[in-house]
Amino acid sequence: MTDLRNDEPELLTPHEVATLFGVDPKTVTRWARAGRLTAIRTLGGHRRYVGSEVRALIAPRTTPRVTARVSLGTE
Amino acid sequence: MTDLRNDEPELLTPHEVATLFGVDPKTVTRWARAGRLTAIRTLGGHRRYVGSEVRALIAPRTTPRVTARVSLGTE
DNA sequence: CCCTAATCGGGTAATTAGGGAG
DNA sequence: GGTGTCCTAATTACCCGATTAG
Repeated sequence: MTDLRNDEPELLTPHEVATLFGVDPKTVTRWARAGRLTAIRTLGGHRRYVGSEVRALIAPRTTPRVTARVSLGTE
Repeated sequence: MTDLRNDEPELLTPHEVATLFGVDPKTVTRWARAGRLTAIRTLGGHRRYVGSEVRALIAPRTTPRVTARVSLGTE
């Protein structure tokens, strides 16, 4: 990681993406077919997905479990 | 693959969570809508719930006294 | 070269989301 | 106020055999 010029994106296998989303690898393939995911094809026809793209789509919807009430709010 | 870093949360389907709680999947959906459960959305709109979160809420561990009434109703 | 696991395809059942009424 | 059931449309999961990845 000491390489500042790393143009190579982190590529994930369908199985990896499926695990991240909690779905079946086939479903990930369906998303790629629908154009919802950027897919890179290997010479054999298998798909590889960009890690940054996938992680951004997972939507960090972490519940705002009331950490600290921001004051000065009209509550 | 000595993968010691297993950050991937175990994601459960609505049916799984409903079975664990003994309620209907619809009710689980309502909980997610109310923000009482952390939900990850698939690209198709389906929800996946974090296993650790769910298991923590079920709390098979006899909590010290006070069955903990998880209030947090401080809205 | 052979091997195991994963991913291609397509097709069909099961599940889920959403709203509405009891 | 919260929950279970009914409906339709959309999405997802599992089945097969063949090919690719490593």
